[in-house]
Amino acid sequence: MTSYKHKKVITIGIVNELTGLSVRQIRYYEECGLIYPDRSKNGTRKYSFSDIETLMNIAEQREEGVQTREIKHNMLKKKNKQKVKEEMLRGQINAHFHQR
Amino acid sequence: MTSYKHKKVITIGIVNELTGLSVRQIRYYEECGLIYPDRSKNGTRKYSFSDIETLMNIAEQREEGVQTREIKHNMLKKKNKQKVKEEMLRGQINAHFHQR
DNA sequence: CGTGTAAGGAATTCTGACACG
DNA sequence: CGTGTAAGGAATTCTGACACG
Repeated sequence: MTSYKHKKVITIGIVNELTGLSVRQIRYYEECGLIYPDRSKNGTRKYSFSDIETLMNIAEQREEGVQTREIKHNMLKKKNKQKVKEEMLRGQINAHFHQR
Repeated sequence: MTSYKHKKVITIGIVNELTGLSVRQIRYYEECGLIYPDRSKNGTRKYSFSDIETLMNIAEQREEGVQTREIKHNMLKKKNKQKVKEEMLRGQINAHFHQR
């Protein structure tokens, strides 16, 4: 779960190779709050596979002309939907254990 | 399967942080044929999470005084066992489909 | 707003080699 | 055999800024 997919171990050069996005773009999307890489001791950015997927998602939307501001909005909305889903599931489970 | 765990995307500096092995040691174990990192266009080594697990395994054995030569032997033996297992399984499946 | 680029500096990585043992 | 280290060079990464639009 918290394993490979979310471990921040990939440098920005590799992310560039993997996503095709320029280093400049990758840094800019961070500035916009779309991704949050970790940092090495020396300050080098480190990304996860999950970050890479997010970036490819961003790239698609950018190609359609969606602004970073909008993309961020979409991402938050998606996250909230996920949260609601989880709460409903929790409710279901609760109901199950308390049924009689 | 061929996804995150085996994708070669991690630079040697990060591998050093993750395993505690010195850069020199990591390169040396490659020289001995214990690991096979990819290379970027510029020649930089790239490792996978799988490689990192292998390296931690190597580190343990080295602490016990096992020589790299031996470690390689152990790794090949293990690989063969795995192969035999897979062949047996294939045999079982065959038998199943051809039973009457 | 989103991205390119030149600038200057710091840290990384690479290879082949010598050292010790 | 296994690992440290100094050597010299090439490529990466970082930040803040100017440019265009």
